[in-house]
Amino acid sequence: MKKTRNTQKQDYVIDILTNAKHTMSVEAILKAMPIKVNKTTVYRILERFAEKGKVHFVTGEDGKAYYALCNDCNVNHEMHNHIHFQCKSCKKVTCLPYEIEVPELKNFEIQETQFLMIGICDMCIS
Amino acid sequence: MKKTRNTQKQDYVIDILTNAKHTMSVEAILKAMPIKVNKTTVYRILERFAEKGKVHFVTGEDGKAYYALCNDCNVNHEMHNHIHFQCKSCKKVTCLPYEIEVPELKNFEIQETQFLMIGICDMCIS
DNA sequence: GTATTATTGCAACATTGTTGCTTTAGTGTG
DNA sequence: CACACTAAAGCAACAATGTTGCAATAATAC
Repeated sequence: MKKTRNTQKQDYVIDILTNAKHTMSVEAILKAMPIKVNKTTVYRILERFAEKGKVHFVTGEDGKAYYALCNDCNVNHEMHNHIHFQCKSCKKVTCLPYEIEVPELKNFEIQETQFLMIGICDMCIS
Repeated sequence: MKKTRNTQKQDYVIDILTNAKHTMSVEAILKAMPIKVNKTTVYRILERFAEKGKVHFVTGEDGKAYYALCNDCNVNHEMHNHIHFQCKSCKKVTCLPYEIEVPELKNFEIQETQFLMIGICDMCIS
C-alpha cells in the first residue's frame, strides 16, 4: 500500500462533501473551496479517495462525474447499488436510499454499478 | 409535428446501429460511415432520432454517450429499464436483457433511467 | 534539521460535444 | 420539369471537462 499524507486541501474536500446535500461535480467542489486550489489537485484528490473507497462517483446524463462520500458503505464494498437521481433542470444529482437487486451475470465480471434516474426534482417541479 | 426528410446519411446511421453488437459512440459511428460525414451532422441525426424515440443512449462511466436502436422498445416508451454493461478494458457498452424494477418516488418526476454496470466483459477477461 | 517523496501547481493539451451561420438538397406544388 | 420552401448538412470556431508531464512545495520519518 502506498503511503499517504494528510493535507489541508484533502480535508477541505472531505468537509465539503460531508456537508453536501447532493453529489458534487469537480466544478462545484472548486467553488466551495475556502482557499484557491488548482482543479488538477481536486481531480487527483478525488481519484485517490475513490481508489480507497472513501468516495464514490456517478456519471450524470450530462457526462460529468458527480462525487459523494461513502459514509454508509461497508468497508470492502465494491458496489454501490443505490440509485442516483439527476434533475434535468437544476442538474443536481442526489443519492436515493433505494437498493437495486443486481442480477447474476455469467459472462461478465461486475466491479461497479451506476444506477441513474433522470427527471425533474421536487424543487424544480413546483 | 415538425416535418422530417429522408436522407442517405440518416439511413447510414440506422444501418450502422442495426448491425452493431454494442451501443456505439459518435466517434465509432463516424468511423463506420462508408462516406465522409461531419460530426455535427451525426450529433444532430442522433438527437432527432432520440427525440422520436427511435434511438436511445446511455452515458458511460467515461462520460461519453453511447447510442443504440430502440427496436425492442414499445412505442410510447419513456423508460428503458434494461441494464447496460460497460467494459473497463475495451470500453464497449452492451445492452443486457435484464429489466430493473423501478421504485415509486413521490417527490420526483422520472423521465428516463440509465442503469449501468461496469466491469470486465467476457472477451477481455479470458 | 535534513532527506525523501507525496502532493500541489502550472501550462499545455486531448476529447467530447455545442453554436451560429452558410450551403446543400429533399419534398411538395404548379 | 421548374420552382419555392426549408430541413438537413457542412464548416469553423468555441466551450466544457478532464488529462499529462514536469517543476515546485510541503508532509512525514529519521
